[in-house]
Amino acid sequence: MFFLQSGAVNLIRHTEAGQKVTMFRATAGDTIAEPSVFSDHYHCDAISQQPSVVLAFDRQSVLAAMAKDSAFATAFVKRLAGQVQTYRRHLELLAIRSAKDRVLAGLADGRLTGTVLDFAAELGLSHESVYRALAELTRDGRVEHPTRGQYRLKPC
Amino acid sequence: MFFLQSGAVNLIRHTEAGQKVTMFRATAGDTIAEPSVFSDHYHCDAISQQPSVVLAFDRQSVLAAMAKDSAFATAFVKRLAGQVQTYRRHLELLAIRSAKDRVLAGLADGRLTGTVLDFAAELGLSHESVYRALAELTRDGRVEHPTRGQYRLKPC
DNA sequence: TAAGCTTTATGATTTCGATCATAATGAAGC
DNA sequence: GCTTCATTATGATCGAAATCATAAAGCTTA
Repeated sequence: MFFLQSGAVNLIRHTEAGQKVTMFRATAGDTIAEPSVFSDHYHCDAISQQPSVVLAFDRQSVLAAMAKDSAFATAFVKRLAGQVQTYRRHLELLAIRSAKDRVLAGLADGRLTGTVLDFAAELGLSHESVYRALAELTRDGRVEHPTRGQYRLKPC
Repeated sequence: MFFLQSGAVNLIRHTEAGQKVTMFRATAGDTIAEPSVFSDHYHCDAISQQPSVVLAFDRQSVLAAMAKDSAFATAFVKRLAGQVQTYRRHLELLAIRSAKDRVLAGLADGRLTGTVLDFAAELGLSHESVYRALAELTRDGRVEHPTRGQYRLKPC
């Protein structure tokens, strides 16, 4: 298991068709690959988005810390419970049929931080559709587009 | 937080458009609404699929048990870590563009246990598309369709 | 500064899934 | 048994998103 001390790391998987699926976007303070404490294989690739400092912990250490330190265990549970909520929200997002609505919801959730390409991958849409949706939303006046590549939800 | 002693309960949410999104399908032995130990609101509706026996635990009891009993805390972490993996797999599934491939992957993951309607909701597809995909897969000889409403992956 | 790459952006076309419609089957309740 | 309802199933049509194509902008890096 890993602790991201600084920087940003994305966990991604690739579908058989070759598109990438972002599973988790870790920022400073996040833990990475928690399930690996209990299972033997990694299923994701970790891609650092910025220069990052990562601390690695072997399985035994983590299990020992949980056994000894109940505050650590509780904090761990809290962390994972938060992740579960995040995943549920993500599933909810992907259930939105209309590309425009999905992009809007994604923006509202603050998911557009990196490139539009990454944003599109997270939303499960082609980047062309996302560009188009962003253009439409800008035309509708629901999104601000100050400069090329910059999109921001209007604080209506 | 709840413990499902017997039966089956689905956690669902509804999108603005009204479609339902299955967040979690709990079967006997699963816990439900773990994040509620740390947060104040439920976001999902729990729908029992069968007559079920559910034990309710208030937040304090769970927090106390985690603090006192490190084995309990560890088991809890393990449970949640498993859920995280399940959600990741689910996201991966939803990233599959082709309905046919998605249905096939869903079958392979053993997600068709209840009705095809529920299966479709889980896959984020219309049930008509799922019926069609199942019919095609049957025609292709990749799926067995012994009787109406029964579909099984061929053990090729 | 030139070459090569990625990201941003939009236009044209196609395809596939959603939607609408209809009907048969089966289960639950009266 | 009969009625009612949900599920299963398929056909027809439509529309939206994917795909294909192209190009400008920006950023690396040599």
